[in-house]
Amino acid sequence: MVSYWLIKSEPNVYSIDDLERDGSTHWDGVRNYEARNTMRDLMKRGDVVLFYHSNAKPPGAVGIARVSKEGYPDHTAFIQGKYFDPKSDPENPTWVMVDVEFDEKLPRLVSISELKADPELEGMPVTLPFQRLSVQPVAKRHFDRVLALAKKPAPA
DNA sequence: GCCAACGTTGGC
DNA sequence: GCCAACGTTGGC
Repeated sequence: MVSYWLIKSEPNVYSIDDLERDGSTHWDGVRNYEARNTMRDLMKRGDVVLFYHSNAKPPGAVGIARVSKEGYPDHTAFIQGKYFDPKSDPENPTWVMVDVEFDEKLPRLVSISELKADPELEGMPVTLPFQRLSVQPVAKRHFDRVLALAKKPAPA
């Protein structure tokens, strides 16, 4: 049973092109408990991931990846740097990451405005106001719809 | 760059 | 355990 997810990344930090170049990466630095729980408990190897560019011009869905390694401790919490968390005990890590591997880029970016405007995507979390989770579930029908949109020409 | 929302922090 | 302050998110 494959599940579908959406992960957000700022392209000036880590873009779909970076993932294509790297092949796979560990999804480190997530410091939100709900997103952590999703990665720790729900994301399974082989699950499909919609890669989303946030804080971009324009923001939107840009590619597809797959979960290649299930949740394991995020070591960046233990080393000095922007993801350091002094409260995370290496014996009992607070934070978890998964590995994702590149699958493909969408034929074109499907922007957030297009996602929000599409009636078939009503209720998709990323289109809701103030849905800021960087790792969130996607219904299969929503995922399929985004792919279908990406295969059509961009709206005028 | 603005700013609203919301999660987190920490004093009490 | 309340809650005000603070930091972050992320579209605009």
